[in-house]
Amino acid sequence: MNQELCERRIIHEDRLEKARKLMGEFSDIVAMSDLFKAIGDPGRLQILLALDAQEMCVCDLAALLGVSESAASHQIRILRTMNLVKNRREGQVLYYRLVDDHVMQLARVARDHVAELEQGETNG
Amino acid sequence: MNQELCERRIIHEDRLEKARKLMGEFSDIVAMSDLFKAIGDPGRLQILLALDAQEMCVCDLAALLGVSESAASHQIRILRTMNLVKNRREGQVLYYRLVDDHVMQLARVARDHVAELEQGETNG
DNA sequence: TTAATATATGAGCAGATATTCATATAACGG
DNA sequence: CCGTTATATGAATATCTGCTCATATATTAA
Repeated sequence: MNQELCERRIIHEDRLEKARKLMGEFSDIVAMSDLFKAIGDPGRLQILLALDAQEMCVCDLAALLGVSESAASHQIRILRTMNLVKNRREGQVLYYRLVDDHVMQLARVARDHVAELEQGETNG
Repeated sequence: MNQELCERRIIHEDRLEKARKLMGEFSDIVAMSDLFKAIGDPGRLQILLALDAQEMCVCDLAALLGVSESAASHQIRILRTMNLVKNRREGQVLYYRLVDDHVMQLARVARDHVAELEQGETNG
């Protein structure tokens, strides 16, 4: 409790201003971080990657992840809530697919980042 | 539509195979989801966006987020561990900056995704 | 050396999250 | 109608995360 907000220590007021201005270009930061949080789970990411270029049902995805169908369904619900996947019913089966290509774009950038780090580690 | 041998229900064995093959292109899924998880927090994302095109110190970032410097430092440590930011010491002050452009690439895709969703909501 | 500044870090706790279990819903077959 | 299949969902629980607080480290100044 040393410092209140009003007597906060600020070294570079100009950089704070610039940061706030930069922030303006990304108005909904919470929505963006929610998107990343949704992808920030190995199981959910695996589901999304599996749905690249094909539809899959819940039981297939559960088998792929090696978890219960209930657990898979809970995870898929989060992806659905975040508008990352949508489904299509065919009889008793719900087929899930990606809403758009954004997830795969994100995945490719993440893959490159990880690959460069591993590259750097083996070299350095 | 083939039922599978060992207890588990699998409707589309061919799609599972295809998914496993797709997965091969993204070998380190855990590392990728860890990256997304690191960005999947409003505070950490805000820090990263603030560091686009400028260096900032911990106390500035704490002021920007409106949190304690300890809290900011903890968050920055996660970003450092994930190789998203690095620092440069100048006297007593540590200046943080982005390691590369990947984070901003991710942010731009996420911004587009969020914007398209909001667009769809106002239209539909 | 002592004091002050800037930041890092460990412990402990409150809140968030993921899984399991049980139950609910929706479609189909008899 | 009833039973089965495929999936959804709420509650309970175990785990994880982020914060605060206290303390440690590193640099500079006196």
